[in-house]
Amino acid sequence: MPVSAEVLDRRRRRTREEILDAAWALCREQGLAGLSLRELAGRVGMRAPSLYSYFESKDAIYDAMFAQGQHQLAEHLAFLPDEGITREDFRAAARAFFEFCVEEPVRYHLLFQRVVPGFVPSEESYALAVAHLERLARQMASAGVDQTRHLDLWTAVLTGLTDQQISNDPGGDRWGRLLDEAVDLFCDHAGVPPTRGRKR
Amino acid sequence: MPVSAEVLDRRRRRTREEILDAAWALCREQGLAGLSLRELAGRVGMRAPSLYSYFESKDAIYDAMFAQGQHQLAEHLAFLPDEGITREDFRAAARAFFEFCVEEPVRYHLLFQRVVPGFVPSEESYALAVAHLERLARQMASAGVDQTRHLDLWTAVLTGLTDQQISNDPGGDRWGRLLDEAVDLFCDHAGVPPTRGRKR
DNA sequence: GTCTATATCCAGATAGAC
DNA sequence: GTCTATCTGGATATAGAC
Repeated sequence: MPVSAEVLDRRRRRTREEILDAAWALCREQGLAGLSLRELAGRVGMRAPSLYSYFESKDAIYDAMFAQGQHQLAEHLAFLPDEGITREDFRAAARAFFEFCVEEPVRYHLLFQRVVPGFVPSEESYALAVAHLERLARQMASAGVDQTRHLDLWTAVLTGLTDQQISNDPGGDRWGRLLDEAVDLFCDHAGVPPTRGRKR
Repeated sequence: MPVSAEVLDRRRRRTREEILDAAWALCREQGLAGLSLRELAGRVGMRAPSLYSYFESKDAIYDAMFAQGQHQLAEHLAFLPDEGITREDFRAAARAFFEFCVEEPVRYHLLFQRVVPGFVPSEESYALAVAHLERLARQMASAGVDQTRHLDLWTAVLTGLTDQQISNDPGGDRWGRLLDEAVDLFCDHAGVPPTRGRKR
């Protein structure tokens, strides 16, 4: 009976998600490296070995979290147009990325820093990150910014502001308030024209 | 006899340094979190408990390494003048910092990222980091760059380039070659005049 | 100071009954 | 799928003999 099989799959998927939610919560409290299978199992009313029915290893859990985070990032940036990017779009993109990271520092560490001891994302998960970078390159090219140099400068400035904010002023706005200034600086340099009729 | 006491102190200090050297080597191979006291002791011809004659805990070892790194950074940047900083000095400072970090990524992670599980530098060690930032602020002020905004932008851009280099192109030059460009951009923005008669 | 022996605690992962 | 029981291996740290 295919129907019952589907129901089982759904249950299974829901349990997986429940486990991942608990994993995020645990990491939020104890840091990324503080994820313990025993503790995680306890949070979802299981014993540790039962987790292996849903994930084949601890790294597989990290990998699923990594993939989740990448999908969330894609959603968070989905509102941006694929072509015809303006300076306003650059500002919005910067702020969206920044807020996405600051909102959940643990996710930032998992996605963009190498902070988990031996964890390396699977090829499948890593491809999501690559896709995001490729989209960014296409968007920038559509605004006339087509040099690797400029793309690299962009990522460096953005992650620099983000990292300083998270590391040295968590919960504050010391680097966040520099975003527009930095974006304008970059746009002037890269030749993205100011938005017409907009004062700032 | 004070002389023999001094000799003993010297031996002790030398052994401490030997242990720290081995700790750096170990971290270089296995990552910062991969520092194991058993393994460390083995490298210096001891058993693990003997280390406790030299350091009162594992965190004390991290702390000593942290302090070493901060002193090395100070030395590495000592050549910069304290006042009358020019644009050339900004370039040199950026390159010196960048090279210092790239040269030993593990040191970078210990000093500037929060990557060791529960480690927090002691007040004494942390004061070294604060002193470095204060010196930077004074140097910048002497060049007319006296706003926190600009100082923060500087640290963000520098750490951003550095972090991207270490994380995404280790051993390469993809972000390193953007240093001068970024420094000029910053200097133009912050009002540091171009060096007279120097073309670029 | 250095050692052996040990305490204490934790981890991820597997075997096999139910 | 879930459990108990266990394997295997690691960790930091301490006690106490020498």
